[in-house]
Amino acid sequence: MSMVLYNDLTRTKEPFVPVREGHVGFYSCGPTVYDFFHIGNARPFIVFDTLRRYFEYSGYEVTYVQNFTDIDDKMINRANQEGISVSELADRFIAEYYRDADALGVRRPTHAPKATEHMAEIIDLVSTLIEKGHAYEVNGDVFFDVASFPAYGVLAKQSLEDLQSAARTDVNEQKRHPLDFALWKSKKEGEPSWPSPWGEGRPGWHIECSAMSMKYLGSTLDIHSGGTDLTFPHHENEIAQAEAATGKTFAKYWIHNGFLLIDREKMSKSLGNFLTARAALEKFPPRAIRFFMLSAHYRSPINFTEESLIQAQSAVERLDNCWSDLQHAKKNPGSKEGGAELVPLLDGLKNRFKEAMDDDFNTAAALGVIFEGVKAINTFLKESSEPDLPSLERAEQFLRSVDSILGIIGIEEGEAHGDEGEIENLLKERETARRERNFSRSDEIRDTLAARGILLEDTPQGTKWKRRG
RNA sequence: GGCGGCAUAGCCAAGUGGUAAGGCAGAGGACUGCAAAUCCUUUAUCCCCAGUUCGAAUCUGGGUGCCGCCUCCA
Repeated sequence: MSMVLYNDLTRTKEPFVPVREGHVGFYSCGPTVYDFFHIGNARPFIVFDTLRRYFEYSGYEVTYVQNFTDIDDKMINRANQEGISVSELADRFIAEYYRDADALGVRRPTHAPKATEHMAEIIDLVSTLIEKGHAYEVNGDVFFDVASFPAYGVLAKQSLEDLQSAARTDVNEQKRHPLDFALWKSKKEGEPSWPSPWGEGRPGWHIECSAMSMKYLGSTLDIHSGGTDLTFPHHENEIAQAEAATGKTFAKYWIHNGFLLIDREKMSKSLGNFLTARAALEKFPPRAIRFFMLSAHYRSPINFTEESLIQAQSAVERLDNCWSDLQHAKKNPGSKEGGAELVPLLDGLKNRFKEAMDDDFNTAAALGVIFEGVKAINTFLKESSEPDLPSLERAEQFLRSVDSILGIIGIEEGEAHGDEGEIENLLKERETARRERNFSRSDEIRDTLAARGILLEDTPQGTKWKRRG
């Protein structure tokens, strides 16, 4: 069973066959670091990181590259507003990016290149395009000559004529064709600039991704991903630049995530429904946000609402309960082989999990499989009065393994608050009270702990406690 | 105008020809001193119309509604 991915280039699902066996070269368009990233940006970060993890889980070595756009109009404008340099702005929001992305469980990429640190590669690529007759210079600006690249429109699935007729008025008289786009922009007063054969200036937006992705991944990438809105023109232009320069296929698979809406509307500052990931993290647990992002197929639009997130939070709690019940049972395992049915069942579910993930990364279906496993484990825990350690460990392994990809179960949490001893003492006191049927005292202790966010559950194997999410 | 997507229970969401996964919420029951957790039971004429087929949520045609890209944007 191998992976099948929906390729936007062909608009069909295709078997995934990497350029180099056992290896995946994966480039994902990263943030422009002029502000905190918003909850819509968080979707590709989470989703494509998860896809990367799944490739690794499946045995591939993955080189995962996600860039930082640290020079463009937005960067310059914001830096001017703040009265700081563009590089200071970039440093600040790269740090903020990592703070939020780390909190969301997004693993760091293999490489996180910045445009400003790759001027040599960018200038090389532009020079090559000029030499090959695919670009032209006008007064210090360099444009890509769209008409020189017959395949222009492969991703958009539209002809140059169709694209042109739809294009809104473009007033740039310097361009030969309205769809020609800037590879290099000549310096304007007060802007950061770099020397080049065409004078001082800075790169256009699209060129950095082509230059950096090929530097780290070679001239043919396996996968190039980004939000669906990047399909045109950004990715179309990347293909044109890269392929015109190298004559080779730039990326074998183009994948795009669907939009995230807020209350059924596109997020925008003017509508007032703009939500940063930072703000979302203050309101909802990170794993609930991850669960939400993975609960629908990555290509479908999803609607971020308070209710959806509360639902996701409850679902994650069910997962956590299963995990902590398992830990509790492990403290005092029995010897009966209660897992005679559980173990093969989990093996089957593991396979179904893989099948779902292999089928165009169907995380929603995969989650369904996990919950079937959760139910089976819960039933085992309930029905087997003496759950045996091997079965418990097998169940734990199942959860651990799927969670190494999805990152939604509270496996590593609940460590050291320093008050564990005190809690244990209170539990002992409560146990005594209960034995003496002094329920007012036992309930009092439970309430006191609850007020501190510590929840108690009385089980046949003793009282277990946990902290609230 | 061009390109494309979506419409499945109160809510979220899988499912591309053989009579509907999973989650959340609700109802009833079991367990419990009471809770909590857990388990059992329960809740869908798959947007409409027509067609193809022995058989369609799934294919075809036509509607209706919503959304995205074509302009910086994940």
